[in-house]
Amino acid sequence: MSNEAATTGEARLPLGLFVGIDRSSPVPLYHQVSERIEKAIRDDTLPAGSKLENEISLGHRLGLSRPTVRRAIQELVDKGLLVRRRGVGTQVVHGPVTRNVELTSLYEDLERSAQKPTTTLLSRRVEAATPELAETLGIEVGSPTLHISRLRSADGVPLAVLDNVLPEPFVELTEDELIQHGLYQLLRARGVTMRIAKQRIGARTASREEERLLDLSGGAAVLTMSRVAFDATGRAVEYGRHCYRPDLYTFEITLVER
Amino acid sequence: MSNEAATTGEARLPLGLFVGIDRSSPVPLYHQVSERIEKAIRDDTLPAGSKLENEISLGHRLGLSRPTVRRAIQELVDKGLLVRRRGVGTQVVHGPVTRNVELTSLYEDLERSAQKPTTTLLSRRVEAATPELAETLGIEVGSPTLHISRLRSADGVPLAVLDNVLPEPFVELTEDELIQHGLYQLLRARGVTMRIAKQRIGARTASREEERLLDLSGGAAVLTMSRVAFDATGRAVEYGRHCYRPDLYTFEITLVER
DNA sequence: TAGTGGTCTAGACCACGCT
DNA sequence: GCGTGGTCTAGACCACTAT
Repeated sequence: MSNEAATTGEARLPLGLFVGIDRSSPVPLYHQVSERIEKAIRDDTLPAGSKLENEISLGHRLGLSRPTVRRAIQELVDKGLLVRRRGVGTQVVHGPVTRNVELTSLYEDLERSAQKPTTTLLSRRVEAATPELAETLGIEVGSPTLHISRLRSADGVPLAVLDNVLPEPFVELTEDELIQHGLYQLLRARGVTMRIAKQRIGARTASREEERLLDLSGGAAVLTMSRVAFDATGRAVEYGRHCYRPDLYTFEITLVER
Repeated sequence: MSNEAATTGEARLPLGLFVGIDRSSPVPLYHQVSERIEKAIRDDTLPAGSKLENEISLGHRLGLSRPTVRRAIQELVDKGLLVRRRGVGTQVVHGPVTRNVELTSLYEDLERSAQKPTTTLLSRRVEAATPELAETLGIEVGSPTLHISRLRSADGVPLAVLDNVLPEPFVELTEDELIQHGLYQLLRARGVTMRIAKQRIGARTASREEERLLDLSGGAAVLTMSRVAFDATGRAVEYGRHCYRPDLYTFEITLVER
């Protein structure tokens, strides 16, 4: 008998698809390795249920230390693509491989899925922060904040109403900028890197105004998301209250138990 | 000038609140450390914006290696409680500290928030898997599956309609069990540990039946969640399609950019 | 008993942000 | 230039699973 497929998977060595790993690249070794394994999984080169080589042996063959290989594998475990079991090994997860919700904006989500996002600016005004808003954003009561309301469409179809508030450093964002680009693009261009976002997802019945904007008929449901986003220094940079047409937008999340 | 508060935070050494760290405990050192730091943050012993001691020095004082301390800190960065910046240091995040969505069931969420969950079993039947269902769960077409529909209430108020499908090993779950316990409790009691869940969150208008069950008036919105959960071996153990009263339930999520 | 992942150590060098 | 976190190494021992 050859060593063909066991019941669930086969202990097969991933081949030399690790060519081109570059020690002098700015991208970390563990990430280069993890990228290549992820590609193999999405290729079906590593089919669902198949077993990976063990960490030490793989590290040895790649000329990498065990912690480095381990970290590469951990990245994919955290993404929900691999499962590790002590005393057994590492396997490709069963079930369809999906992508996770990331710290991105709707604008970028749309661009990535090859839809053409457009923005209508419904309003733009500068207001003094109320006590609640100051609490949410961690700023002084009464300090200037930029309130914007936008309608976001994809391929010409209205998709979401986006209300956002931004603290002082960003009040000078112009109407043109807000129409031409996504909010996160504009912030990034100003040197802001988003690090943490706290979101709350819910639902409710659409208001008259939302029905009109989103081209919904009477009493329709909308999906809502409110979010506070923080930059690398831990300071709040954005507060948003969005509502989406539920037939055109959903949130996808992968949870992994550590 | 004393070394009192700088602009944003103070470089202060966390004290010996690390007493009781137990090297022989089955709980890893990095987790024991991370628990204590998390407690200090939630206590406000470490206020928002305050700076942590650097990794090497902290490790030295605790008698731990740098990788161990680093991993402890990383846990809290992943939870969104700390922010690290190269060349600067580690700080407690600004903004309210919240808890994250975890891989738990509604039943456990309710118990944790000290509400009393009750279950009404609406239906329970065993059916052969359709091709779509077989695809979703990664099982054979035509193999037996348990379909259950439940109404979940909290403190007597109807909260959600839960439709679930379970594969072969669980078809023998009885009506009594399903009424008395949460689904995840029952699975855990059968030796199943959930590892990965893929969720899709959306919204829609409630059906007549859902309005009646959830005590909603005409044309109300519901929050929907469908989920496939996998165990440690990567096999699907549950498929669920749930709908929630949006005035009583929302999803909270913390996203962290790595 | 053999093999796996889980944890931990004690170093090293580098990239980056601040002063 | 100095201090920080970011990466990487080469070992070690342990806990768990399968046979």
